Amino acid sequence: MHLGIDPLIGSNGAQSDETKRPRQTRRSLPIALLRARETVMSKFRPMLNRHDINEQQWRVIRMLGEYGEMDASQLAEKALVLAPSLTRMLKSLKARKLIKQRIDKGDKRRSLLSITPDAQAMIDEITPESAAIYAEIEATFGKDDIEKLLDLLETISNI
Amino acid sequence: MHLGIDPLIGSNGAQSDETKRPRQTRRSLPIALLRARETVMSKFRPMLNRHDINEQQWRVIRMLGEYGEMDASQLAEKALVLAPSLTRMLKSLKARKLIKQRIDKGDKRRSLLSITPDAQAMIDEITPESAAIYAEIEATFGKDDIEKLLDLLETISNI
DNA sequence: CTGATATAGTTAACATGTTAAATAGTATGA
DNA sequence: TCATACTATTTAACATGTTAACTATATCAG
Repeated sequence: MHLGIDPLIGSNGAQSDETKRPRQTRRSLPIALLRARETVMSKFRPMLNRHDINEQQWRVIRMLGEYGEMDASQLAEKALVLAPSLTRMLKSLKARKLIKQRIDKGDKRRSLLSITPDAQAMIDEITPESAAIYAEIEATFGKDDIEKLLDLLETISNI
Repeated sequence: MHLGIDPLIGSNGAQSDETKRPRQTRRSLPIALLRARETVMSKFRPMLNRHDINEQQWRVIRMLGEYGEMDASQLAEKALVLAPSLTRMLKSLKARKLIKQRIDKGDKRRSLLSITPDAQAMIDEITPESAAIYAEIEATFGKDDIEKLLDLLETISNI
């Protein structure tokens, strides 16, 4: 892979000062999380693409499907997209008649968002395909390890 | 949080068919990975921003620092950025004199990339700050759980 | 009531993510 | 050796990520 001789690789001896060298990327939590996410998403992405939807749009629609109508701030937080991204996404999702938007009577700053029947139909189509992919991952990785992993991820997300 | 009554939430009863409803987002692996990543990165991002660098640039520089000179494809794979993103990033990183690029003599399609002394100096500055943040996370989350998490993430990344 | 302050959402500007296509160099086999 | 296929990188086009600034509405102290 690489030809340069790197003293960090393969050296298991004690380090003079752990804080002076970058943590090896193999044991870096942010990188490990990103890599795992990439591996997992690569299983789902082609399926979502066939439904003309991307990962972020799917999260937005799912959250509205699961929790029902909510305002933009709540939706952004739940779907893990930033508010400016959500603003842009809503334009195309409304144009595609997947999401409805209405102003909150009591607080005119807020807009309340919900899915359309079309989006519900899309959820109904995607759900079994997604479940099949998930089952495949569980079969390879082991259901117990997935549960353990989910528990650890949930814990660290609440730090 | 949400006012709508959702039959999925709080219902622990058996489901008629697991594949017909979307997996609850709380137990969705892609979402859990993303959420955990966001939580962890929110600890590091402000520090990186103070050094006028973003997450992706830091990954690129770190990888070159850890593994030494390599070509663009290898770098993109290791740093988890797509090739087109790397192409764009190289423009600014070269302009900032953080990265050097030279053509591979034996294969003129390839470009070989390496860090400059300036980038090494930046690594030396960031490393202890990053280690401090990491130590804080370990103190909160527990070193053992982090190791367990890293092991599981590494396993699932090799599926 | 009113001016200061806070909040929800949008816009702007620039960066990366994603896919497809283009470019240029390399390998291969008749 | 030459047409062909393959590989590395770049470009293009559109989407989201990120931070800061802006607009409109709401809240609250005096």
